[in-house]
Amino acid sequence: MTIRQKLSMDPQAADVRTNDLEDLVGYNLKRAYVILSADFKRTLGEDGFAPRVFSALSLIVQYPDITQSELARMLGIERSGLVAIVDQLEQRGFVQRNAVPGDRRVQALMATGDGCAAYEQARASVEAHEEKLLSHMTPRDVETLLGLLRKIREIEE
Amino acid sequence: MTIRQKLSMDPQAADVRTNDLEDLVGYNLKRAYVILSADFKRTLGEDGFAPRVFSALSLIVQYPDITQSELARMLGIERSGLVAIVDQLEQRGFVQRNAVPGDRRVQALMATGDGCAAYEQARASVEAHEEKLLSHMTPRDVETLLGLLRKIREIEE
DNA sequence: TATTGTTATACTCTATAACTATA
DNA sequence: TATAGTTATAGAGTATAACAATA
Repeated sequence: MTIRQKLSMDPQAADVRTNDLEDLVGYNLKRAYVILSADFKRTLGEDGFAPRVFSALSLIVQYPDITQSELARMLGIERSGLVAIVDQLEQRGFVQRNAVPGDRRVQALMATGDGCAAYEQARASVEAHEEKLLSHMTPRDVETLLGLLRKIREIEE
Repeated sequence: MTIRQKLSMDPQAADVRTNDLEDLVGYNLKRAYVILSADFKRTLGEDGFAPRVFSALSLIVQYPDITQSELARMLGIERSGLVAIVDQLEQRGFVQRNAVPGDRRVQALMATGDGCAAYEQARASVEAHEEKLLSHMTPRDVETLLGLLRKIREIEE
């Protein structure tokens, strides 16, 4: 039976939720992430931050003098991928690369006043939009979801 | 205070879980998805299926004679992106594009015997690996997680 | 020898716009 | 006019490998 035949017989029968993929955690994670990701892009707009740039700035603000290697490890990405991100933040005047007296290989990252202000504004905006997007779920649902997602991350620690 | 100062004082204080990002659903979805995605790639190996190719084959097997437009809609991607996916499945002899008598614009997609067999094997493998990966969570936790992830998708329906 | 930051490079995923043939 | 499939193209995002400077 084709999906169109199913649909013409009984709309419920072809519900997206009845297929194999819907039982896979990976598939459902991807679909949910796509929705949150699109909302993030709408939220921060054209000249805002890409998700990973926002994440990097967030950690630089919260952990002053963090190095790029530490930052890459915390974000779960490669060191090489961080260069362009920090370049962008530096060009916009949000982050500085500072020399470290003890070790001339590393450069300590520090958010500027502008960087901190931009971050706080972006964070508030993202949180508000996320809350609005998920307003059909209870705060308890969202907390449960966050707990379960963090539990998945225990795997690679 | 720098993260290294924090670490030298009190390892708990710099726990990854204590920063702003950990409260964002989008960030946690991304991190969890990266873990599941890497597991998927390990599972299906070099000459296996990419996630989206697997997903497409899954729906073609389950909904014989589905069209590419229907498939794209179900997968939440653009029609244009599906061409290469179906090309690949067709070249490997897993899927056929068949003409439809009533409408010469559309091509009905049908899985071959090889395609069905390859899909069943891949599905069993993915499910087994996913179960193993998430073995530190209870079946109830996983069910709860799936329910909450599907709830997020209600947004765009 | 190992590590930090960096560059070059390539590959995957995806969207947009335009085209064609059909309806 | 609208739709199905297709092509071309471009832009994210990311990983790998190699390199120079430094430890």
